[in-house]
Formats: sequence, structure tokens, C-alpha cells
Amino acid sequence: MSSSESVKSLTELVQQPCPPIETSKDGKPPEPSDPPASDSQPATPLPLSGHSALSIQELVAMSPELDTYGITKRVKEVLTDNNLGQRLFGETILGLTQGSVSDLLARPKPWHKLSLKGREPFVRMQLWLNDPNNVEKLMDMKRMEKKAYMKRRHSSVSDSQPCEPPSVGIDYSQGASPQPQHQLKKPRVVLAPEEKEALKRAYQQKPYPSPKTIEELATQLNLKTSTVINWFHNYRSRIRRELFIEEIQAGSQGQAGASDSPSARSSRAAPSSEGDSCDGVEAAEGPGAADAEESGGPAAAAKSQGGPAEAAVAPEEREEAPRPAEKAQPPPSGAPGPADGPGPVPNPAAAAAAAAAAAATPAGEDAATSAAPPAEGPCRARDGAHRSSALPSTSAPAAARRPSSLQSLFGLPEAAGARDSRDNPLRKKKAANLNSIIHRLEKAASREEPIEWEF
DNA sequence: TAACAGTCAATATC
DNA sequence: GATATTGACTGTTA
Repeated sequence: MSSSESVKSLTELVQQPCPPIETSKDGKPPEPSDPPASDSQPATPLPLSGHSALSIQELVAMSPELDTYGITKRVKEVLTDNNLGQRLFGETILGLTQGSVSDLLARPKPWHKLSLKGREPFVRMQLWLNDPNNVEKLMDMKRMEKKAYMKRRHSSVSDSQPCEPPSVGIDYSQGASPQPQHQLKKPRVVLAPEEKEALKRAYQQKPYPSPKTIEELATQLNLKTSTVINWFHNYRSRIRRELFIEEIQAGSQGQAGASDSPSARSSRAAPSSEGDSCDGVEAAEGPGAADAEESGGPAAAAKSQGGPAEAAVAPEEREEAPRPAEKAQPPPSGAPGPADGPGPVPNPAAAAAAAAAAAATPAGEDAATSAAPPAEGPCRARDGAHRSSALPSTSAPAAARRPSSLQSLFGLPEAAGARDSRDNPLRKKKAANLNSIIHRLEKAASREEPIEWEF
């Protein structure tokens, strides 16, 4: 299918009022009237069902760069203005649970940091925003749900079926297997504040602790190693997301102020530098950073904490994770350095745990580490570069090729693409390079004569 | 294979 | 009751 064709059908799709969001109460997403053409992906609830053969995945792939922050902002507005809940929205429109929706709305990742799958909810949101009847439909859903609930409640009261779980409306329990035993469920681990504190301290010293360190931490805190591992994974990724938000917010503020305040600068640079500052040198180190603790851990931290964010750092996080910003602005009298800092003093075990983490650090990597952060940012850029280059075809180039049509399709006057190219000279350069490559390819194709490539 | 992205779902908080 | 937080899990990636 030619791109113009698909765009056309997409446009129609988006413009036509969404088919009734048949959120079947059984929790199963409404099956598209015609099965998604040969799409291996499992069907997900999609208010677009019933449209052409285009699956959400295709839409995502064709989508221009979306302003995830702006989208979530608008969605939040619409939801609150109309008193619509996240649960309803999530289950009906996105096919996600309430918690995921909350998280997504509160901390959207920038488009270029998202995998195809991660982009999906944003495309859905955008489409939903574009649907003139979006609120109405959701309201209807709400009413229906309420009705069903009342009905059920009424009947269960009269029938006195005691064991009926009060799950409202949707039972989207996977499969219909009669819950064998809720006893089988593992109780949720809840970390005590001191444990968290200890882990944070350990993180400050070594964002990528070695198995040995993890083991020690787990022992000292009396946790399972898997818990400690999970905690580090979660913490790293959540801190990273916090940073994105900070950057975005700083960016939007900075824009107002126009000039070159550090924050404005950094935020402007951020998205682009994600890709660029790493080009070359840093990139070479790449993933090795994962082991970086062995070779000077902080680098690893920087990798994920991200350099470019410099000025845009959450105050809270600022004291928690080592990051470049601190380098630029050395804390007065070593303040933030958690390890040495006057922060809350964890309980002995926790303190010991943190100490253990520190101790496990190879030579010279002491608490100062956190005060002398790491190797900077480029790394985060690495990540960004990485991903953005992994998926560019879906964003920049695609948009470049048919910007207007796709953007109008998604109704995106403010699509981030424009901002990006404006912000990022390097990206421009790359785009230019790409264009030139394409141009030469085209030429080659038409001429069929050998060409000397130099990229 | 480790790190990660994305998500669920239990729990906490408002 | 709605929303936010967070430990755990699954699948993907390099």
C-alpha cells in the first residue's frame, strides 16, 4: 500500500467517529470487525475497531512524532473536565489498567524514547483526542458500567450469592479459570522506609551494583536478591522517567523565557543531545556501561541518569542520584553526597547495607562518587541516540517525507517533530544526510549507474 | 545474559 | 472511590 493511500485511509479512520467502543463487559477488547490483517500481535482493545485493515501497530509505525507530554496533558484535562476516571479510560481506550494509565499520564516518556509498543498508548490517546465523540462515548460507557453494576448488585443481593467477587463490571481476568486459590498469590513485598533509604544510598554509590553487592545488600536488609535486583531496575528506570519530565517541564518554561537560561538551554538540548552527544566517543563505550561499576561505576550512572538534563533536575532526585548536574554545580560543602550527607540516618541495618555497597566498590570509589558524579551525560544520550536511531524511520524520516498528511492525520499542529528539528542541529544534519542518501538512491535507481557512496 | 521497556496489580494516599 | 506508588513479572534488545 502506498503511503498516500494508507494516510488517506488513516485520515478517514481518524475522522470518522469511532465505532462504538464496544467494551465488552467481559473485559475482552472488542474484536475488530475484520481481524487485523495478518497481524501477529494480539488484538488489543481499540476504539478503532471496525475500521480498515490497519492495525494499531501500523498506525503506530506510521505515526509522526507525537508530543507525548502534550497528549497526556490534554487527556488529563479532558478526563478531569468530564469527570471520567482513569480506570474507565484505560480499560476502554487504551487497554491498560488504572495504575498504568496513571503512570503514563503522570510521566510520559518522550516519543523518541519509546519503543513501538510504548508508543501505542499515545497513538490511541491521540486518536481518542481527535475523536469528536470521545467524551460522549466514554460517558456512555460509564453509564453502562454503572447500570451493569447496579444490576449485578441487585441480582446478587436477591440471589444472595455470597462468593461473587464484587468486581465491578469487567472481569478481565485472563482466561476464565476459576481462580484456584488466592492463597497461591505471593504477598506483596513492601519495603520499609529504612530499607528504601538504604537501597537509595546504595544506588547513589553504585547504580549498577555487582551481583556480589546485591547479595550483600539483600543479606543485610534481609531481602531476597531478586527484590534488590528488581528494586534497582525499577529505580533506575523511574528516575530516568522523572528526568524526562523535568526536562520537558523545564523546556516549556524555558521557551517562555526565550533566551539562554541554563535550563532553557539544557532542555532544548536534551532531546537532541540524546542522540548526539553520544555520537562518537561515548557511544563507543556503550553498553559496557552496564558493567561500568567495575570500571568506575559512575559512568554507568551517568548513562542512565543522563547528562544533558543538566539544569533540569528534580529537586528530589537531585540529592538522590548521581548526575551531571552536580558536577556543573558542585554542591556546597559536599552537601548532597548522600553517603556523607546529613540526610536521614537509616537504621543500622540499612546503614550497614549502604556501607556494604560502598565497601564492595572497588578501589577509590567511595562516597565521593556521588559527589563527583560520573561521567556524565553522554551516556544517557547513548541510550537516546540508540533508540532514536533505531526507530527513526517511524518518526523523523517518515514525518519528513509526508509531514503534512500524517500530521494532519493525527491532528498534530504541535507535533514534536518540528520542535525537534528546530532544536537539534545534529538531527537536522542527519536528516539532511539521509535526504541526500535517498536522493542519490533515487537517482541511482533511475539511472542505474554505479554510484560512489560516501555518507 | 543483564538491562531494559512496558505492564500488572496490590497497596497507599488523597 | 479515584488516583498514585511500587514490587514483580514478561518479553525484547544488545
